[in-house]
Amino acid sequence: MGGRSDLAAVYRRLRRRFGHQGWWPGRTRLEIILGAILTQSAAWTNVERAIANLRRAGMLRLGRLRRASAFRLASLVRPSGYFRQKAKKIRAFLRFLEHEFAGSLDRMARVSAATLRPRLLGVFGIGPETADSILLYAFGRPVFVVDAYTRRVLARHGWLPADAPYEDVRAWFESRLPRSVPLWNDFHAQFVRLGKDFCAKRSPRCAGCPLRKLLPGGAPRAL
DNA sequence: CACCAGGCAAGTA
DNA sequence: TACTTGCATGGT
Repeated sequence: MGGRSDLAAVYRRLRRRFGHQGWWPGRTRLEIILGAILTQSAAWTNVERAIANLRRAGMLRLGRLRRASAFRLASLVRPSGYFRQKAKKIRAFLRFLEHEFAGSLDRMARVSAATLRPRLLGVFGIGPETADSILLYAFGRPVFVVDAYTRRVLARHGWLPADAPYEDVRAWFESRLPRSVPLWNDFHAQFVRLGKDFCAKRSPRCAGCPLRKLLPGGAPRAL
């Protein structure tokens, strides 16, 4: 079970149903990185409010962002929740960028994913999903992003246990798919779309799920 | 009212 | 190492 072609079929099914998702929903690398931090355990609509605040304040530029106080930053990102923590996380990333890459995202972009990933994980507030979102969506590196929706969909269909370690799930995808950045980009986005539309925690609308009878586990099971 | 949303760090034993 | 708890807003 779970040969290389199975996952490709899953992607084709989602892609046909939902269309290309056009991720990341943000333009510049900085905006993507900030979004990756702000979306931690938060509804994306709230992240949009926080980013709109930052944009209105001219804070989507590194020069302005660096000068902002922790209090100012926290007040702007407030709608995304955990706002004091997230302000601290953004500042930690900015310090990292300053000290390791002379404050230049272009310079950071030149480093290989293999060396950049562990360094990102060393930054306060950046865990595996945030690091991988930055690598894939801000820097176009071949890294498969695993999030809560991904795990829930897989668990509901009996493909992987819900508590499988992050790295195991990531390796599971990466070893079963062709190494393609555009594919991994849109595949993750499709999982989020599927999760929002059909795999909610409270009321999973499994009836219309595009993956029903496609995954080896058959019909979705309860968690 | 309770529960949830594109996690992560810090505390405890 | 393996659990548990704190962080916090806005929508359902």
